[in-house]
Amino acid sequence: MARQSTSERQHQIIEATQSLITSKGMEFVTIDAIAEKVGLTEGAIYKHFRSKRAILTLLIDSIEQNLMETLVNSKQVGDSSLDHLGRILVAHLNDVEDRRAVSFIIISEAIAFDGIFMSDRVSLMLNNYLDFIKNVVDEGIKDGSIRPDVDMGAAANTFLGMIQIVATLWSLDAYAESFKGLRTNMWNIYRKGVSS
Amino acid sequence: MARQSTSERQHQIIEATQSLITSKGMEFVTIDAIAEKVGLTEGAIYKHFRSKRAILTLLIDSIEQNLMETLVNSKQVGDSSLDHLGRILVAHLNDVEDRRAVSFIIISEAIAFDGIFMSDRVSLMLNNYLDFIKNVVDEGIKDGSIRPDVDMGAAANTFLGMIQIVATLWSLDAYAESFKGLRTNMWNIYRKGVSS
DNA sequence: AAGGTAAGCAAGCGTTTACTTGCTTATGAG
DNA sequence: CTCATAAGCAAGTAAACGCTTGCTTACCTT
Repeated sequence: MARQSTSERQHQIIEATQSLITSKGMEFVTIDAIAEKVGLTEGAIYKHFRSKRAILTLLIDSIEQNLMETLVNSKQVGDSSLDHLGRILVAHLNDVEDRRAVSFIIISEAIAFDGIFMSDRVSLMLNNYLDFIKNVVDEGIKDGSIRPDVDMGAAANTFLGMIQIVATLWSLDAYAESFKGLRTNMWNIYRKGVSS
Repeated sequence: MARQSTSERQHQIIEATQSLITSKGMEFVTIDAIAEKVGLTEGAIYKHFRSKRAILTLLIDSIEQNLMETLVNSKQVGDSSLDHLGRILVAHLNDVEDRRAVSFIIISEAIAFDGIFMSDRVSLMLNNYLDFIKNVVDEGIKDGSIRPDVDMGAAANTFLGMIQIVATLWSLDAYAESFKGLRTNMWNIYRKGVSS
């Protein structure tokens, strides 16, 4: 109804897109569905984005930005690097559980597999994430909280793997509840696996 | 060209489908593409399957069967349960590396997230897998190779997570090589995490 | 108040996709 | 050999989807 500026509409559009992916799945993400969710017609979407691909690209940018903020903000004073890893895990699994975001990793995969050929972009984002974790692990080795023989790449992969599998199973409704215990228990295994 | 029986054609069709998923991605899996790969026309496919869904259902059945065979066959005499886990991990990561199958988990996700249905079936398969691993962990606790305070569910999840993340990154071409070291190093972390 | 800019709509275009239909022809059992 | 069965093809259908076009109308600047 009311006219709104492109920057506002862009924001609404990527929010609607994210919501559609997490609630219905990638196959329901059509321009028409997005438009309906925002309260516009199909054609109007193209006043604000050149293409569907452009929408997904901006969505990934937005997800990556939130992700990196989560990573940086989760560090608390007095934390060892190992503690930091634990907080990151909790933060991500909370996101999954809150269903607020169904996790960056599900959306990433959905987009990567969808066919609009965004896999390079998604791959870049995951590697940025892994680099960050590798860095934390490296610092953990230096501050003595992580064993020096732990391989940084392997530690980062295993860490992301824990998040991914929980997000995947969650999104498949494989879980109903029994989630809090799992979070603690997975962290116990990982901590034992890398701590000195 | 030559006429063939439905049971043979069904086999060819699911092989072609699997090949298309792993080589091109789910968006290229159309009845037409499958037909071309088998050497038939679109209409002929429907002499052997009622619907596309029926093809994907049989494909998942076939994947699950292979998967469970891998799980059972990887156990060797004299292995502790922890050793068994290590062999399963190697077997799966070899599958990924060989590019022969791009791993069951990638295909599962592709199918589950692609479209109209199937997530229940994929969810069932992953839960069967997790139950198997839980069982091995349970035996490991009994035979003393795994710490008794390890949570079976968490151990199984973490295990599958390692496979999933490697398969995902591989399928996104995030890796070029540096694979063998990763396998060993991830296993070292996991083993340390759960062994007594 | 005037006028240009850009947000919005309704309709449609071209393509793709899963699936159907009507017919032909190869094959194997009796 | 006969003939019913079923494998196969060519063509078509209806729906969905990304995107475009032609026009209208709301808003901001001056």
